Amino acid sequence: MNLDSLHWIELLQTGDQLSRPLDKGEALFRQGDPATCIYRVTRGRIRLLRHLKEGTSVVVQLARPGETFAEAALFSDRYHCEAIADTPSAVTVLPKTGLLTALSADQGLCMDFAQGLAEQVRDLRTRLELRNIRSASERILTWLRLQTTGVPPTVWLDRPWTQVAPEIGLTAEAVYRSLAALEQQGRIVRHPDRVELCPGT
Amino acid sequence: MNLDSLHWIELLQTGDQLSRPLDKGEALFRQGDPATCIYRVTRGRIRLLRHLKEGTSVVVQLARPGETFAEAALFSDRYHCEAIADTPSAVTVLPKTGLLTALSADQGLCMDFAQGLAEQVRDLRTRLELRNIRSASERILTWLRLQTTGVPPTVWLDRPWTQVAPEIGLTAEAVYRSLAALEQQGRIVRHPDRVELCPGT
DNA sequence: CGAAACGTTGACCGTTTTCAATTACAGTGG
DNA sequence: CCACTGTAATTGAAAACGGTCAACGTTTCG
Repeated sequence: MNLDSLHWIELLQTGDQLSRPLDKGEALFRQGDPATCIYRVTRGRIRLLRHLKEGTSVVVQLARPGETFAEAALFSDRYHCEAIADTPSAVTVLPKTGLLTALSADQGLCMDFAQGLAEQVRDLRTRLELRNIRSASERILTWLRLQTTGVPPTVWLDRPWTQVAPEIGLTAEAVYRSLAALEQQGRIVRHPDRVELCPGT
Repeated sequence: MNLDSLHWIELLQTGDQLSRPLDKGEALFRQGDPATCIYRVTRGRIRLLRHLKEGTSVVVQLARPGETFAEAALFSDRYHCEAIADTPSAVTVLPKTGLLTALSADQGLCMDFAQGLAEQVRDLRTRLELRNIRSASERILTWLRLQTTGVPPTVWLDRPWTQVAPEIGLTAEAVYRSLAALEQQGRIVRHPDRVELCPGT
């Protein structure tokens, strides 16, 4: 969904960039910490969690290599969510102060930054749409359609279904059952590492 | 949620701004139309719908006075959703071309624009969080908390519950039942035009 | 090799959806 | 001024669906 071959971050002088490795489970920042930096994933996967007052927490973003996160921190004093390394990871650290001056100085960079945000808006709206689909099977099918590449339409799985399930608002069990049903109906074909969508679904 | 007293749009010279009135139900643009403008609501309410392939459609945004929409059109050839006037409305029309040159010329404006997008990202993430709350009552309660203003915490209703219900991913019936239950439990107090939250919920 | 996570399936339960019926209310036109 | 119409609000009953709990085989990784 984020195929920016020329990302705005890459236009910044390398001097401002710091790489930070993260162990699996390590926290990059916690909800409420002073917002000092924004980030880009270079390796692994960063899980952004937002904690609600009731003690529940929500996956707010799953940042994968090439994706940026915590952009909103630029305009905020505190982080509004928590960042945890999902797997051994590494992130590029962009200090707020330097970034703000760089964006002010270069309007082209600022436009690229805005475009990245606009794309995130679209992505989030898509995820929101997905949640409006009540049926577990249809929701998964729609999710698969969105993830599809190539012909035959194929979804390559780079993480277990147990990780996907909460992202699309279902339990792992519901996902397994729906996948089994979809396959039995001949609407999908499952392989260990991928799913193929059958035509006419 | 969008209390920008000094909105970036207002910083544009008035010459670029056109006002367009819309009857109830009138379409501003359709999904797939060439993306030529972005908009700001000045009166009424604009409903942004996204149509899925299956024939279902989803409310993607409910733009109210002061809010902008279709910002992503700036970087896209086509509109990705449909804009329908929910009530008799009026919008400020911002032609893409003029806006792009204005943003390129004024980096401060561009930063404000980016900030607006970052706020939208946060808003969308909040809506996404809400959907992760399974219980209808808790979901509504959390939604109410997010809408709350003043003391005692009060939510002013400017539209019927039948409109709110799909926005938060519930049927109208479920909303009515939950509201009745919440009131019976003494967690909220309902009035014709508003809801008050009781302390300690 | 062993532990932890993943994948899978069954049974049961609770909640929401769905369908249906009724009341209330605002706007419309005769 | 009042039927008439459409929408909102409300409640009931039943059905459907996903969640939860549980058990177990499999895979992965240290």
